[in-house]
Amino acid sequence: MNDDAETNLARSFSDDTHSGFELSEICLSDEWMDDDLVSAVSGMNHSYGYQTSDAAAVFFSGSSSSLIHPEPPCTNTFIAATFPASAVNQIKKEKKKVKKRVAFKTRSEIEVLDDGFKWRKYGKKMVKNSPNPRNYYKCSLDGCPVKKRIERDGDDPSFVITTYEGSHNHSSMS
DNA sequence: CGGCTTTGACCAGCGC
DNA sequence: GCGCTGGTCAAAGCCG
Repeated sequence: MNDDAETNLARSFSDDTHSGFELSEICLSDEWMDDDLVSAVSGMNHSYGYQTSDAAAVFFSGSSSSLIHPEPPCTNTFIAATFPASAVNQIKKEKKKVKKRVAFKTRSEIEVLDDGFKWRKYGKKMVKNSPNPRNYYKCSLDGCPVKKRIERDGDDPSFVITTYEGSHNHSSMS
């Protein structure tokens, strides 16, 4: 990512035109990276956008409206320093099972953010170590395999954690 | 009436 | 093998 991109990102985050939520973190692993998912997330955050190059991940600070980690942070060292070991183990297991997955965290009042696609809720589950339920959604277009999970951050309920899985076999619905 | 949400039941994977 | 947990199914009810 070059300086211009960083400047644009910072400027974008300073832009009050985006409504209702702030992007806090995006984590795109190399193995999970998928163009369709990237475009889905881009569409969701169309008011400010972001860039990925060969970077495994890009982390933003929505609250400070600045790019806090300009370098690809998804190294083993970064992950070990950022997440508890149990979470890392879980991530490793998940990576073995599902490769095309994107997780990100937004500060938002609403849980289901408009990303240009239409979703049908198919499940809700209380999960361990979280006071908040996890909601399960499928893309409502027939034959589209994309799913997403949405849950509020247990530590800070003002954040919503959204996980996309799979890739759309169609374009945006809006 | 069709599409959606809700919610309890069921299933599969994993650790012990 | 058993119990726990996360993910999915499907019936019932709600709503526009």
